[in-house]
Amino acid sequence: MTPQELAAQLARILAEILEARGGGETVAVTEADTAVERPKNREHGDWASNAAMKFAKRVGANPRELAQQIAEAVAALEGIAKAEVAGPGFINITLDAASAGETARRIVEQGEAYGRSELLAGERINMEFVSANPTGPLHLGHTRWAALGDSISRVLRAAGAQVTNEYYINDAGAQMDKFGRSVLAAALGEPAPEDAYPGEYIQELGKKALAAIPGLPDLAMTDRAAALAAVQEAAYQQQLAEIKDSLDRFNVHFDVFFSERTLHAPGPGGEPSPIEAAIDRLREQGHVFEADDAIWVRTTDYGDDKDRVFTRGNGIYTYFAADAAYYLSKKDRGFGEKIYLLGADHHGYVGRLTALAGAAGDNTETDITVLIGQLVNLNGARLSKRAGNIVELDDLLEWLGSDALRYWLARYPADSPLALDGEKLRSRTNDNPVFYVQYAHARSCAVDRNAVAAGIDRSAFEPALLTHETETELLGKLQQYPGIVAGAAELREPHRIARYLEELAASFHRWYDNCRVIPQGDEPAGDLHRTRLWLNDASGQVIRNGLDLLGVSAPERL
RNA sequence: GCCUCUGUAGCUCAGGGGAUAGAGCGCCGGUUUCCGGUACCGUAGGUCGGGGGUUCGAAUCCCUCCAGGGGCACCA
Repeated sequence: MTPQELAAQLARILAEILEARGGGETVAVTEADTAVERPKNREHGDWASNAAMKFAKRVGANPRELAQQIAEAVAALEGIAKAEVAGPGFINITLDAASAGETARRIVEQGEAYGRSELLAGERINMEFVSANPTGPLHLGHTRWAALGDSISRVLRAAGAQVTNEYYINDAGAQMDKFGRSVLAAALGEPAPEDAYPGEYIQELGKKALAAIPGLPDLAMTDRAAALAAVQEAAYQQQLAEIKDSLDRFNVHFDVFFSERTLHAPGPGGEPSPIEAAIDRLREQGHVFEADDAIWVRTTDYGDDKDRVFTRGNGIYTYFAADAAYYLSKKDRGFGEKIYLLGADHHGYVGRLTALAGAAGDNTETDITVLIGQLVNLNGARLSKRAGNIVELDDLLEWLGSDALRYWLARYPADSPLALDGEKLRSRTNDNPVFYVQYAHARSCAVDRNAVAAGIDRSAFEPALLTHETETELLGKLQQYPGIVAGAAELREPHRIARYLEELAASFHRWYDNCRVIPQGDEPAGDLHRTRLWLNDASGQVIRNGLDLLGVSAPERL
């Protein structure tokens, strides 16, 4: 029996009791109200509920007395060994071994599906993250969002949502022009312009542009503007391709790369550009006004701290105007919730983006979510462009590997600042959690291999035999997994998966140390060994499922 | 100045109002001739930044103060 099933039973029982006490008046009780917890103390049973304390006041009852009534009904359920009242009104529930052990078979049978749910079924979610300018390689500053965003997306999908991963390419505007001039100068061997992008990669892009565009030096002499345009475009495509390659190596996959340029471009028949159309739509809604020779949007109507401009004095659209058109594009493409994953250096955007959703006629509570993540540093050094000590994602992948990097970046809440220690990520002992978890998986695979050789198979399953303390503990952990995934999806916190996997791996190692699957010495193989093989395989399966949600591999050997 | 995040063991950090606040590392001490010891077990280590409040119950929610990170563009 899983904790969710237990919670559902509890909710039913509690509702009946409250109805009887209230003279037939129904009281709504949800599974969330009766969610059970794994007590820290083993003497408090397998699962504990505080539902009696929560509801006692509401119905004017004595908590312990109400708990007692619930406990008696729970104890009568099939699969329950005992249910006791403790402390101020906790209900401590112990499953019988067979009921608890049944989980092992269920996990093996469900395989990859174990942990998936329909919690968010029917929801269409747009998940935008990374969105780094295509003017240079991805670096550590982007990696946290890449790892986190992709994992959130995987977790949401596991909860049944339909998610589109989207990367917004800032391929319009001054930064691109600067990028083009930088690469052109590099291609022609000219000194770098005053404000040029620094970095060796500019030289590389210059060489590639020179090779790709025949007669570039001549063209630059006769028509500088044409040469610049050609180089800029070639370098942009090259850089974007390299970014995609890096993300691919990082096991991060986008469904849509959305070009900002398309928002500025008029339609084929001269129709207004998406930006113009967006401004018109917002104007029709009464959110747009003109002042000081500029077009404004009244975001203060939706809680922003100041109104924002759509056009600069020179008539050019601001970045925010493109944001507005982009938001409307997402809305028009049928997405309900739009999630933005931004770095803490962009937290000032939360107010205006949220207001934009409101102005677009969306619900600012449910249709937009802006997740703000704190910044990362590695070995004590902040890795920012400004400081000049960029560490490129490709270098990090080569040094640390995708698995270690993804795992470490995903194992902390987004709002917690993160300090990575490069040596720790490389270590192959249990001070490196990714290794510890992967080792548990590899170990379960080793047991499988040995079981085959020893003639142990899954032809018998007697869950009532799984009575060792470490087996009860391991089964409890395995039962928690679906709830962990659901919670991670609801809260958009994939680090819960990582923390859970570390606990699961610890339970697995402890069990392995105490309970043998392969008989020792002359001991004959029995149903206990065969049943334990199910438990071993179930553990490996859950670790595999969990690591997949983090985009981390589960090798069979290390 | 305003907004925002953070403050928990020596270090890096978990902890969705519940029972005696946890993990890893580090320190000290142990363990199975045999399924991978890359593991497991144990000891020590805490004014949960300070102070108020809400609650039967607060590391958790609210207020305030202190300290640190980030942000406050007709830039992108």
